[in-house]
Amino acid sequence: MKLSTRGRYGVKAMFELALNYGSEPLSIKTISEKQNISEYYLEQLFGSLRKAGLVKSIRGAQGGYVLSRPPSEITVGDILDVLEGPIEISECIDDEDNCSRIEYCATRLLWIKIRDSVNQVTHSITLEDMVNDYKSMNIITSIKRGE
Amino acid sequence: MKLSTRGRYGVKAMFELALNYGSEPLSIKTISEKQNISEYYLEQLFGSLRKAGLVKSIRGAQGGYVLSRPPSEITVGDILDVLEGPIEISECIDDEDNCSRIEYCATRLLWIKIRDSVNQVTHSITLEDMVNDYKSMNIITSIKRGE
DNA sequence: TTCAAAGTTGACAAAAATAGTCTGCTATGA
DNA sequence: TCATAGCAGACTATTTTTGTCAACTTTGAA
Ligand code: FES
Ligand code: FES
Repeated sequence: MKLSTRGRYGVKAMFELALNYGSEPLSIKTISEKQNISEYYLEQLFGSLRKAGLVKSIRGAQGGYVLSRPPSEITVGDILDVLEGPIEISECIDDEDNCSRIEYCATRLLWIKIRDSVNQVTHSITLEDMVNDYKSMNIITSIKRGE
Repeated sequence: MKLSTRGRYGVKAMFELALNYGSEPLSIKTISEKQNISEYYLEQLFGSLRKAGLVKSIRGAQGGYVLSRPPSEITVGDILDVLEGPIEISECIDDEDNCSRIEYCATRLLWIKIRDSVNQVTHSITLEDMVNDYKSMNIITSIKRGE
C-alpha cells in the first residue's frame, strides 16, 4: 500500500501555496521549480484541484494559483481525496462474487476500519498545521546550530 | 490509495485457514473455490506467506496449508506486510531531490503519521478477531430472520 | 492595442506495477 | 506406485502511473 506521486506531489504543491498564503499567486512554473516536479505534470494535478474547488487560478501575466480557502480550512485528506480518489479497498458492487453478500463478508469490516483510520488522520491535519510544524522545525534547527 | 489484490486475496485466504484452524489442511484448490480466486495466483501468494513463516505446507495427498500459529497470534498487518510490502510512502533516499533534506521536509512527518495509523489498525486486528466478528454476524443475521 | 505570460484542455506515450497463466518439477501419503 | 498437492519460476496481458507535448484561451501590463 502506497501513495502515488499524484498525492505526494499534490500535497507538496499545496503546502507551497499555504506557505505563500496572503501574498501574490504562485505560478505552476515557480512551484515546479521549488518542489522539483514536472511543470506539465503539475498542470494536470492543478486541473483536478481547481475543479474540486481547492485552489483558484488567476490568469494573465503575473497570474498563478492561490488557495481558495485559508490553510486552516484545507485538510490533507481533502487533497488526497481529490488526487488519489477516495480509498477504495474493494468493489462491493459485483453481485456475482461471494464478496457481494455484505452481511456475510468477513473482510469488509476490516477494510472499513483501515479506511476510516486513514481518513481520520488525513482529515484532521490541515495545511496550517503543516506550515506550523515546518516553521517550528526550522526554529529548532536554528537553535541547534547555535544561531 | 488502495490495497492490491495480493493483500485482499491473501487476507481472505488466511481467513479461510483461520476458520478451519485445528482441522485438516486446506488445499489451494479448496481455498480458490471458496473465495473464487485463481488457483495459480493463490499459489504465488502462498509461496510468499510460507517463506514468511505465516503458514506451513503439508505435501502429498490430502495435503494443503495450515496456519503456523494460532489465529490469535497472526495479525492482518503481518499478512499485509508480506504481500503488499511495508508501507513506503516516499523514497527518502535519493540525495538529489530536495526531499532528501529530512530536517526540512514538510511532508515527511505527515507520511509517517499516516503509515503509523494504518500499521496500528492492521497490527491490532488478529485473524481470531475476524473469525469472532464473522461468527457474531451470522448469529445476528439468524436472529433477525427469526430463527 | 498588442504582446507575452500564464492557465486550459486533451491527446499521446513510456514505464512500471499488477494480475494472472502456464509448464514442468518434487514430495509424499494412501 | 500413483494420484494429489505443493514448489518454482518464466511468461504474458492488462492496467495504472507518470509523465510529455502541442494547440488554444485568457488577461494584465507596457
Ligand atoms: S463486500 Fe466488499 S469487501 Fe466484502
Ligand atoms: S524526506 Fe522523505 S518525504 Fe520528505
